[in-house]
Amino acid sequence: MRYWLCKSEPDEFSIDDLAKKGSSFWDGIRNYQVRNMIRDSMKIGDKALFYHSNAGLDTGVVGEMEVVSEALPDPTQFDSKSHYYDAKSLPENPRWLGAEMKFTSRFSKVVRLAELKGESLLKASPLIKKGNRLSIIPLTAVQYKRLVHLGNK
DNA sequence: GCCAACGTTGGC
DNA sequence: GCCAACGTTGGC
Repeated sequence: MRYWLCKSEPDEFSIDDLAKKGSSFWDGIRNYQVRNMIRDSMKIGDKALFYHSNAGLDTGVVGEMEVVSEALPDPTQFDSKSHYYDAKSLPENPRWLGAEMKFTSRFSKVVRLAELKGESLLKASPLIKKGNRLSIIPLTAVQYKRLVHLGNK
């Protein structure tokens, strides 16, 4: 089983939105590196952390979810009204993928970015690297468990 | 709202 | 295949 961290701006889609819906298709991935990771490595049953980006002081990890589908074509790429529309992507050869994610739990507290930066386990992770472009970041089991621990302390 | 960092695009 | 211009991400 693999472990992931998925970023979303809470103004767009927050962990409360996910909790309300129960599960949701994780769309809007428009980075080839991320697409390749979810296509090649993400599997049903994998665990993922929900990260609120661009959230001021509350930027950080807020809860857990689970991957409940294979990587599937992201419908927003074919929707001309969508912010994520991609005119160059054809239905017979979809360029962008996403996956269905199921709510697991909300942390009792936000594990803030400032705290993440102080974690020696994350020293090498792109998560805390300036200028990193990945909206989905692979984590080790040890990193994942540490963050869950911090969030429920 | 600003801006640094970086990926993508397209002209050549 | 290079690289400048542009757009986006995301922290602050």
